[in-house]
Amino acid sequence: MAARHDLTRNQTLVLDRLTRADAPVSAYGLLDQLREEGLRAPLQVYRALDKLVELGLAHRLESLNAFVACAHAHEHRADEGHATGTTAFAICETCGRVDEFHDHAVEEGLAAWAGAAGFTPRLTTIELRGRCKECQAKAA
Amino acid sequence: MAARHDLTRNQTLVLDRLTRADAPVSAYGLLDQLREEGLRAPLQVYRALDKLVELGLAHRLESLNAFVACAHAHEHRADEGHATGTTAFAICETCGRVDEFHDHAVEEGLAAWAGAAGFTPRLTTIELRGRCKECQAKAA
DNA sequence: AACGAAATGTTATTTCATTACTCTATCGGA
DNA sequence: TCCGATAGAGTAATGAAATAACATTTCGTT
Repeated sequence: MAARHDLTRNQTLVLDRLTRADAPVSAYGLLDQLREEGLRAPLQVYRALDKLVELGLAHRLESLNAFVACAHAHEHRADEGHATGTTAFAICETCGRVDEFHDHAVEEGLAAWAGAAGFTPRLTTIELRGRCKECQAKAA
Repeated sequence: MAARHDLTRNQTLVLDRLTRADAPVSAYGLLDQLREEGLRAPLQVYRALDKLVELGLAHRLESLNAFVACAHAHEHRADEGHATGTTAFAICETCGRVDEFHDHAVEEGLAAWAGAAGFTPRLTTIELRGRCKECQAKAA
């Protein structure tokens, strides 16, 4: 199973940029940053992103059409299965920062609803957009 | 406060199409359907959609970049404030149908997390993509 | 060396969304 | 009645996000 050390060049470049960023970055934003490294086409970035998301090293934020590095990437290892459960995101619309979290009650609630409805989830998106604690304080 | 009967022509056209559709429709999909009614530009559709979403008569599905009519639109009245709480969506990737639901446990869970983190949500997106009961049965 | 799988690179195209500008109708004051 | 604010409408152009199609390269395995 692929671990961080056997990412390809493009995948590494993309992940590095995501990791350094302190806010979500769009595929085209990444491309712009990586032109100096020789990348030219959107597809090069999208392919790397697909792989990173598949490996659980990055997440796609559907409500922004942008990507972030997984906050728990350090937990990933070659010898373990990855990312437990559903990940939720709190996105600050003021400073851009994203907080990644898991909430048992939320997961249970959704699982219970799905069970009752006979719905089999494949992929779950939970995104809160609003204002983080710090920005809230500053705005007051 | 605006109620259904004072929607404008464009808003009515768009809402009608959304209501008749049995799956989410993109803005451009709506535009194609409405060319015969005289609409020509994306903006005409996007403006109508913005208003309908603002009124709670339609929802945007972030993970599909598409729109659906609100399943509870009949509950909307001129004299009442609208749509309580957070709406979640279960989207069948096989047949396209969307099931709109509210779950108290999920809302509570998110509210509790937000409270603890000091995060103030403005807009919450919850979308499950997977397979509905019927499609599950057929596929078996 | 030969093979196959995965990743790459490039061009073109499609799909989704917004900016900028103009025009018109309506409605509530002054 | 006139004024001006607001909201909706129409058009053109552009920007941003994502994919299709096709040719080539890299690299571990047999």
